[in-house]
Order: sequence, then C-alpha cells, then structure tokens
Amino acid sequence: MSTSPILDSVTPRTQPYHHGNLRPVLVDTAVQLARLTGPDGVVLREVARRAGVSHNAAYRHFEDRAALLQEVSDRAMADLEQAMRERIDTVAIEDPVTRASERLRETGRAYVDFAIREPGLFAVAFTTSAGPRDHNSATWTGPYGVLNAVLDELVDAGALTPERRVGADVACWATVHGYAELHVHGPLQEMPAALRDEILESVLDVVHRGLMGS
Amino acid sequence: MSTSPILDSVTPRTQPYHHGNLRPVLVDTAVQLARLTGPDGVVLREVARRAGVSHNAAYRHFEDRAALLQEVSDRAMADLEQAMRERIDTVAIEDPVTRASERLRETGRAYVDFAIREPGLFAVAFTTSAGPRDHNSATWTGPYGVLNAVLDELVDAGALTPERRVGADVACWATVHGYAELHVHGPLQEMPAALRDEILESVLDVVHRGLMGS
DNA sequence: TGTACATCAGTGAACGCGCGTTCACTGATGTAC
DNA sequence: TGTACATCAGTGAACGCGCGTTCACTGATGTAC
Repeated sequence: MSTSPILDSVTPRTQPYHHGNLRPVLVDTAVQLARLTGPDGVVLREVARRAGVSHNAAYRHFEDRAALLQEVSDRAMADLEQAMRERIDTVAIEDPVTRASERLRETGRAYVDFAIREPGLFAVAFTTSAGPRDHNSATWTGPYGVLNAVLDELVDAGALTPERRVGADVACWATVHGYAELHVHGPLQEMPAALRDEILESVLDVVHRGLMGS
Repeated sequence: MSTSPILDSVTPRTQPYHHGNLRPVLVDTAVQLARLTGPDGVVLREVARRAGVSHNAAYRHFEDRAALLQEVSDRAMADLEQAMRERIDTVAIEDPVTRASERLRETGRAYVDFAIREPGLFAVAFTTSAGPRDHNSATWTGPYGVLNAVLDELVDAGALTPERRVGADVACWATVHGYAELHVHGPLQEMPAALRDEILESVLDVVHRGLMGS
C-alpha cells in the first residue's frame, strides 16, 4: 500500500517487501492444499504460489518441505481431535453407563465422519505421525487420548472390566480406522453414504458387544 | 548369444533384439519393485532398467504406467488371498463351531501378517483396487471372498445368526485392515512384534464376542 | 534526533534430478505365394 | 525351397514438465551510540 502512487515505479508493488506474517499464512495455505490433494499435493512451490510469494521464501520459516508437512499434519490431528471432542460433548445422557457407551460411539462416528469429510487432512495426519510418545495413557493427547479417556469412563462406570480395558483402545481404533480407510481410499469408496452410516452402526454394535458383552 | 563372436561389432549384444518374454518379466520386475517401495516406486523407467530393456519398451505391452500398476495390484491381491487360504487350511479342528471360529481368526491373522511381511504389496493392492464388483456374496473373489466364505461357515455351523451375519464382513474387514494400517504405515509402527501379535489376539477376541457373544 | 550498521526476510536465477510419454526408426519374425 | 513383404517388438533421442534446494543478492527493519 503505497502512500504516494505517483512516485511508484511502472509496476507498483501491491504487497510490501516484507510480508510480516508469512509463516502462519504458509501453514494455512498448505492446509488448504492438503484438504484438496492429500500429502503428495503439499508442494512447496505451489504453497508459495498460492501465498503470493517467491517459491523459496518458505525456507526462511521452515527447514524443508518435511517440516512444513509436519505442521500440516499436526493441524490435521488437532482438527480431528476437536471434531471428536465436539461430538462426544453432545451426549446428554444421565445414566453413567449409557452415557459412556454413547460417548464411545460418538468417538467412532466422529472419527469416520472426519475421514470422509476431510480425506486429504485425514491422510496427511497419518503419513507423518510419530505415534503415541509414551506408555502412560493419562498423558496421551490427540485423538488417541480422547479415545482412551472415554474408555476410562466406561471402566469408571463399571461397564468395562479392567481386564477388558487392556487392548480395548487398539481394538476401537483399528476398527474405525479401518472402516474409514476402506471407505476413503479403499474398495468401499462407491458405497452410498446412507448405507455406509448404517453399516457403521452395526460395526459399532460389534465393538460394543465385544467389549461389554459376555 | 552370437554364434560368431568374431563378426560381432565392438560391443557384442548379449541379449537378442527381441526379448521374446518381456511382458511377464516386466510384471515380475514391477512386483519386486513394489515390494521394496510401494506404489510410488513402481516407476516405468526403473522397471525397464531392471529388466535390462529400453525405458519405453514397456509401451509395447502396457497402455501406460497405470495399466502396469494395475497388474501389480492384481498380483498383490492374489498373493494376499493365497496367504489367507493357506492359513485357514491349517485349521484341523473337528467341531464345526470351533473350527469355523478358528478359521475366522486365521483369516484375520493372515491378513495382518501379510500386511506386515509385504507392506509394499499391501499398499499397492489397495491403491488401485476397484472393490467388490457386485452384491452377491457367493461370487465374491479375492480376500473379501475368502472372508465371506468363512463367515458363511459360521452361519452354517449355527455360531452366527443370520441377523448378525449382516455387516459382519465389513466389521471383520475394517478391524484387521485398520490394525494392519496402524502398524504398517501408521502410528503403531514402533510396537514390538510380540506385543503386536498379543494385542491382535485380544482384538480378535473383541470381534469374536461381538459377533457370537450375547 | 540522527546515523551507521547488523540482521532479517524477501527476490530471481539456476542446478540437478527424474519422470511419463511420443517420435521416427530398425532389427527380427512370420506368412503368402 | 526361396523370396517379397507386412507386422511385431525392440531402440535412442527428445519433449515438456515440475520438483526441492541453493546461491548471491536486495529491500526493510531494528538497534547501539
């Protein structure tokens, strides 16, 4: 924004030389690109192009492409976690057992819905992830932490025995992750949404009985 | 193989001009490459290089790269199916219910083991797959067909009710597929093999109770 | 308040790489007569 | 049995593309005095 257009050169610069806010803009741009294309589409030159900046400006803010992609992955994970938290917070049931059970189901629904709504982000989240950092479930963060917290609620409510609690997190995670993968990138892509949601419910039934049934 | 080396030019041709068997050799080479690198590594020029042939010779046998990759994918699916069939054939139990239950477990173990043993082929199998062609379970082929057949055995044995049979295929498939993905490409890559196998058993327990339990 | 100077955050040009695909061509093979 | 010729299955060269990264440079900003 020049204050004296008359003194400008032939092609006036519409943007100041220093962007001033480039780093977060690059991350946002990369996230938008990831939504459209998945991990392979997060290409430094395209991100710079869309941010209206020269193709190597990103190197002032990120070590390399992998570093930028890692930030996108972190954001995707955070988005997934937030989607899950919002959904389990909608459960308004008093009875502790039914409440915890329904919150577990919402966890699964939110996971699958996110994958289908944001396939690009879902893919990025799992291409560069480092996995749970330690083995103490109390400190787990992210989607996996949410799942573990809900499973702990089921134990506290007396619906899930401590013995069954072991491995329950992986069982739940694997089921919804596989269901999402088969529909997002896999052979069930063609399945109509209504049928997909219906079968998801029966799959969640299987998990519920498997964890809490006899 | 020249019969008259003396008359050969300076650099004698060790291979005849016509390969005579190039197509299957290209597929084999591409499969080997896929084992090492996954789908992205199946690169026409590299396949040709390894087959000892000029980089565009493949166009006499395949429409384009996608066509070659599709053949690799078909092979990978066939390998997975064979691995599953071999494993379920090892079950030597008389009692129909126990037998069918154990055959279902072997199906899952074989699926996960294959993914971990052949991560490249596993990935290729699911990047270019078209999915089940129709909705008649009797005609399904491939890994999905094997799974459905075993589930039908459970129904025939009276262990699985027809109502529970609906959606059971997707529930089983999603669980083992997700378990495999989390370990092969996902955040559980670091888990030791022994623990991975142990938790798989508890995950299979959950599925078993979920399908057959009360 | 003014000024020299270090530092920061941009720039355009270039390097090196590898890919899929197409082109005109050629050596080898099979077939009709 | 021999020969002309069509066809098949290879070849090397080239096109066009896009990428990540590095280089030397420059405009803008902040700071010490």
